[in-house]
Amino acid sequence: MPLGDEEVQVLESLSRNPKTYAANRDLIREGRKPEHVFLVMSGWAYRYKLLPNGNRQILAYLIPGDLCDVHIFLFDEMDHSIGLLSEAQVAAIPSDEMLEVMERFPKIERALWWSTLVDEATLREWLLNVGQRDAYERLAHLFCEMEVRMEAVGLIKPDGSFDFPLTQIELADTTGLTSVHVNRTLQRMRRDKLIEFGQQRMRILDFPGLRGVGQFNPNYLHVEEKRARSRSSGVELRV
Amino acid sequence: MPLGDEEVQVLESLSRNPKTYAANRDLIREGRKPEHVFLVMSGWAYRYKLLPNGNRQILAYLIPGDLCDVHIFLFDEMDHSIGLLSEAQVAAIPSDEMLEVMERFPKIERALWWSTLVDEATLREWLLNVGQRDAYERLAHLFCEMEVRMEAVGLIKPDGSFDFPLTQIELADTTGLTSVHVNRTLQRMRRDKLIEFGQQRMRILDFPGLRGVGQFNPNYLHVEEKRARSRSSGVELRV
DNA sequence: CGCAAGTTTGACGCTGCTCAATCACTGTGG
DNA sequence: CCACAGTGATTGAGCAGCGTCAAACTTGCG
Repeated sequence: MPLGDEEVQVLESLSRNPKTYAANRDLIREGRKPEHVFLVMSGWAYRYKLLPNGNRQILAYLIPGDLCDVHIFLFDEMDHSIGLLSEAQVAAIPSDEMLEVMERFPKIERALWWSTLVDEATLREWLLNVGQRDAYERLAHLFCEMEVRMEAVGLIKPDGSFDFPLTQIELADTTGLTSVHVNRTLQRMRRDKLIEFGQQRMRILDFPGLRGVGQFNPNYLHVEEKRARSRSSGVELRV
Repeated sequence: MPLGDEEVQVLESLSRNPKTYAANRDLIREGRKPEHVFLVMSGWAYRYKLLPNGNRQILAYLIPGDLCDVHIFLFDEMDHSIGLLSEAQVAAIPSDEMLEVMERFPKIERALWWSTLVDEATLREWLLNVGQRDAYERLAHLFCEMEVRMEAVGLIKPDGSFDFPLTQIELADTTGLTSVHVNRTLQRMRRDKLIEFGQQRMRILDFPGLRGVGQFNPNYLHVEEKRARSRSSGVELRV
């Protein structure tokens, strides 16, 4: 969204002291009181919930530029956890500092709410994905989404591949399948020449094909609108 | 959330002219530009998405007191539709009027954001539900949630039953099952003396039992927190 | 070199889907 | 007042997508 110089400076100062966290660490757990807003500067994080029987549902992926829980401090406790998939640089911004900035800079506040609404829209799309599509379609849809999001933050390599540090277990817990079935489905997708995937990298070989399989329509990410708005000012907050 | 007299008045004036809509009508469709915020005053509405093959995923239920899309006017177009399950009284508040109120009454704005965050938390729980639980558990969880929400707005009848205008088809489209399987699962649930359900009414006969089956933990609805906060002022906005 | 984590494979079975028919309820018009 | 239609609930038979279990294989790494 369009932001002025001053706002950009404020944002940069907030993210001035990122810390490096090891992979597989949790940033915050369900039931705890949220006291920081986390900004992912590099690496991948993910939201998840655990069931008593140990089942895990992954609820969202957070890639560089994404903020975790901008407003969650309105709540007394987290209703889900956030973990790291890879080593990551993360800036932890104290809630009160965040609140102050939001009060002083309405444009920033609005940009942050925008990102919350996009998160919500993405959750709706994921629910549709898991509820109504079969295994092959679910994975196709997920890969299309991640492609578009990585593209939006400029993280696609020249060869068209991008970092994708998920195991097949994480793919399974994202799509509501088992890792065994994910494995077989991936094999089919490779046979069909839609993707190359392995060693923490993903390369989509046939985006139109994959998009068709996953019935992927990026409208829910609302990225074109955002683009259109920021073209007018030239400055963009990537959230 | 705690609100002053003035705020309560403003809210009442916003909802002064509700219109009555027929069942099965859509309030707004995917792709259209949102121009109103809808406040459901009586009856049930639901958010949904359609797939090209006709599959429908229901994403949320809106019961009396719920607001649709408080902030959705930040987006250029709807990424989902909202329909009505029953005849309903709905107040349509123009977006600009809503914006104005939010600017003049920060407490109202905050209360509205609260409700958006609860919507998002509920979506996360639904994704967990559909992704990780079996048919019996999914339905149990859904029924527990609706019980708690109806209770929170005082819509449980003295006999413990509440309005529940869903067909088995809607239950199927909510839980990612088929109506045939929902039917058989409901029969088991009735045999197990957990619920009575029919004629648009639901009565939970054994809440502890149902809660156990559905592994239902209402933390994601964040209702206790809200309660605790409003006790201090005595006035509550039900969103 | 050897462990740990992740991937792959096979055999088998169950949950939940498909198709299709029948039944029950409600509102309608003659 | 009743036949009729439409919508939703119920039932049955057959089947397939995906899960379970378990073992083997591959890769990264200390």
